[in-house]
Amino acid sequence: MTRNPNMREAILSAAELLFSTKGFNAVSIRDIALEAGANPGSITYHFKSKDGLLLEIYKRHCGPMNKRRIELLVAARRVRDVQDRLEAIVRAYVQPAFSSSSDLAGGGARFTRLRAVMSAEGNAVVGRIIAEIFDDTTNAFIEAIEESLPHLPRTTIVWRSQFLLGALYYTLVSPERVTRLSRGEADGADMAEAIEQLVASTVASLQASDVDHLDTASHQTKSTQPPAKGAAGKRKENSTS
Amino acid sequence: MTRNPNMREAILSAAELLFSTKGFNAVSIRDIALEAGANPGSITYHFKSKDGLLLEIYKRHCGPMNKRRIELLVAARRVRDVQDRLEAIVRAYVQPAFSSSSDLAGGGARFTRLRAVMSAEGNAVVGRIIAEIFDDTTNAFIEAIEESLPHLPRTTIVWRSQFLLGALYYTLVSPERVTRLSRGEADGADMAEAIEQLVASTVASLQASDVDHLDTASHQTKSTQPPAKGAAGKRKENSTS
DNA sequence: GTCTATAGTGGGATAGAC
DNA sequence: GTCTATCCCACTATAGAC
Repeated sequence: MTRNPNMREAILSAAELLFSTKGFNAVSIRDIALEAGANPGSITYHFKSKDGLLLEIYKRHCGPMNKRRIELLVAARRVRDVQDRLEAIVRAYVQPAFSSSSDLAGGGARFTRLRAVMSAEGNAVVGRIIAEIFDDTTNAFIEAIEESLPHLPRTTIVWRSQFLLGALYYTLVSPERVTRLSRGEADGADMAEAIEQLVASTVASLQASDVDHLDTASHQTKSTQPPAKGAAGKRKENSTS
Repeated sequence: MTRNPNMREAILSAAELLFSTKGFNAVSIRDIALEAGANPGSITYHFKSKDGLLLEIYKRHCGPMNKRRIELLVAARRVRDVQDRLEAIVRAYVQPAFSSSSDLAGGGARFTRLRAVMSAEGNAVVGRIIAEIFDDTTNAFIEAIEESLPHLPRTTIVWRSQFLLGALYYTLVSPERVTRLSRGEADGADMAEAIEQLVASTVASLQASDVDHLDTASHQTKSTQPPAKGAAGKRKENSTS
């Protein structure tokens, strides 16, 4: 068999592909070796263990992606008009997640899908990485949004950034759902369209006024009834049945 | 050892808990048996296989949850004011996902987290169920939103419903991220707060005007350049609230 | 209906040839 | 640096005792 001069890269690429579509535990080292055209033994040679392989994938992508995000964020903060600036900030967060600036095979979308899967599985190896590597970048974005929307409490911005990341993840995880529900009129795998839709949706979400917190203690009303028609403000409903 | 008279229930509950936090493949039948206080053999007796167990969990929850959603949706459609109606519709979709009306142990949140994990892992058993059981309910919601926002194309509603589901999933999968990024000011595990934030965010998103599609052909994935400062670009002026 | 024992398979990781 | 061969363990599922 032809020896691949850069088998290490082939293994990384194959692992990314398989992990991001099937999850970590569903994929065996043998599966990865088969996909990469390598032998199982060479994987443990290069990465010592299956966990080590996953770690290497993260190290490979996190740097370039967040670097690109910060570059775009710096440019976005210089936009004068508030609405345009907000949109540029959100786009700076979203765009590198879909298509990495680095020339690594597969771009950013595959890695972002991998992140989505790992976070869903509660992967222990990844758990430590997240807080260390991503939070700095995320905080920079939250601060930029705070500057543009000074009336909005930080907690609300955090909630909406959570929804943004969840939407981003799910769009990459289940694009076929968009295609199916739209009866073929939209293509869930069209990433350019996904970015535009997601940016527009998020900017609108961020610009909404804060939710009311009329009272923090009284959970009297039964949660099963629809909100009153005149509803001036919204109250928390008891959801713990 | 004390024989549990309803071991079947204990197994289902234990499996739900473990699958929803660690994923399907990371959890062994032995793990479930240990958690439930049962023996591995009794699991295959009751559910025939690991897949059969997962299937049974879905059968157990899907019916009640979607029934509750439709009940709330019917009530929501009767709300007069458009803004209030939209909010009631979104709440009818979200609320049962967080707290099932049925008295099954653990409520709806655990099952919804399970759904999030399974969709991320691309689980084959679940894949078939989704389209059959959930799409009917989802279509009912999309139609209700279409009625309230007749100017918005169905495709855009589908995209925004995709973002809603993703946000919903991720909030249940990674609540600690909200707590961490808000520096303890918000509690990501506070489901009542999560519902309010999610509903407010989604209603604002839905009310935003549609994204512009100035040209349908030039959606290149390559556009890694930052948006122009003046933003003559690809967006309609949209006004929220 | 639940448990014990076990069959049969496939996993991760290792040692040493090339 | 890559491949072959192999060890040992954990897993799913089964058969039959109680």
